[in-house]
Amino acid sequence: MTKSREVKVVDTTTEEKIKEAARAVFYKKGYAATRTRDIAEEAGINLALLNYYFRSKEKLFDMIMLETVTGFMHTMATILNNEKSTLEKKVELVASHYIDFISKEPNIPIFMLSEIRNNSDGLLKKLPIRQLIMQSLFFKQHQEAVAKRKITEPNPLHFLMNLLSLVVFPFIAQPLFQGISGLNETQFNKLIHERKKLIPIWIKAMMKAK
Amino acid sequence: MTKSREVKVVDTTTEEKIKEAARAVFYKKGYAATRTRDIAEEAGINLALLNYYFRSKEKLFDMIMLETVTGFMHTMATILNNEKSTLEKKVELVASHYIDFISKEPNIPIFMLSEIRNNSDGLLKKLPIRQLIMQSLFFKQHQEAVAKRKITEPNPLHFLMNLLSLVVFPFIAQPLFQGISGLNETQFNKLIHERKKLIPIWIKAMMKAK
DNA sequence: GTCTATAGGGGGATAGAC
DNA sequence: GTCTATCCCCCTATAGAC
Repeated sequence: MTKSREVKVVDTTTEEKIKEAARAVFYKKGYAATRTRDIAEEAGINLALLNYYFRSKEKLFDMIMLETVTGFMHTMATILNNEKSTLEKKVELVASHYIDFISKEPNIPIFMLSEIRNNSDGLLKKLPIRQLIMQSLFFKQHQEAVAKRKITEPNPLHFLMNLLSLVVFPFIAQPLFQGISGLNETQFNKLIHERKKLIPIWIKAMMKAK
Repeated sequence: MTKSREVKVVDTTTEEKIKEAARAVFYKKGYAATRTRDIAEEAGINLALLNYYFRSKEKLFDMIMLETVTGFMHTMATILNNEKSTLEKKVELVASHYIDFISKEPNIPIFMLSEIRNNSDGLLKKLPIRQLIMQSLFFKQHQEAVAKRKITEPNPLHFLMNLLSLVVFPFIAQPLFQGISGLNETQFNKLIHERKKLIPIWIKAMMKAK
């Protein structure tokens, strides 16, 4: 490995610094409440450089939004289409992966979902989300399980909604649940990590209910 | 009933008109993206009147935010403390009530949860949320059910999180799920209303799982 | 109470030196 | 590529007439 490659890992370019700063600020505050000055400060650069590299706040935002949603859906599709895992294993993988992922970036879900709401015509319809998910192996395995009477709920969308609800919502409503319970952040995090094991058990029971 | 009371029901005062307009716009766009001009236009009044009645955008927002959160928690506490209903019935009531409620105001959940996130020190700690919920009959009934081995999950917070996740999250992620499924709004609404019956069944099964 | 007109400030974007 | 200085629009809030 050359020196220059080593350096490249540590020292990021100015463009990358701005993008990472923008990501952090946008995730936390959302588009409207973010000022380009906040991003510049976070990146440790001057405001003018932001426009030099990205032309406008909106273009910078669109780029980050696209990367975020694409990344999220790509990972999802990869898990749901894994040829080597059963339906149950996929549930486990989704719970485990996303709980770890969102723990590191707790603002991503509410960021994505708020911004998609202002924007839904623009972004979502450009991505091949529907095919990726609806024709996934996950859905086929669900249909098989229904045919074999191993699952009672015939609608795969309920299945997926339930899984994502149980995984994602506790993060979104974290301040509320901490307020209700009086748990501090560490304790609440522990509770959420318990769910990596619990959610697969719950999902299994739910889907056999009648 | 006098004429004046009849009129009062139909013709709202200017103050109320502004507040309702503000509620609609804030729910839809959030605090930062809302302009006082939008509110004035929505209310059909002049911009200056907003400040005449409410002093500032922030004060108007705080009032609406407080009413919204208070209303939400008050209803929740009322259901969870109902002396005449069993634990199972309370699950049914929560699902049924909130699915109807959020169907009429679909932006409330993401509005509340986003704005609470920017604000958590301010608002939540002023309300007696913790006592209302943690000491509710709902939680006592849960503990009894655990003691009688009718429920395997001993943590009532998981119980409540799961219930609210299944009820609320599909609304929050509605654009995403419509994008995935290709359902139109009417079809998606039908799907959500199915959940009034399904969620109690699912919750029952989940909580007996092991 | 309700309006028009405007003050005042903040924020996105650019010009131009280095 | 990076900075300082500045433009200019838009938004909140208020002054003052009616």
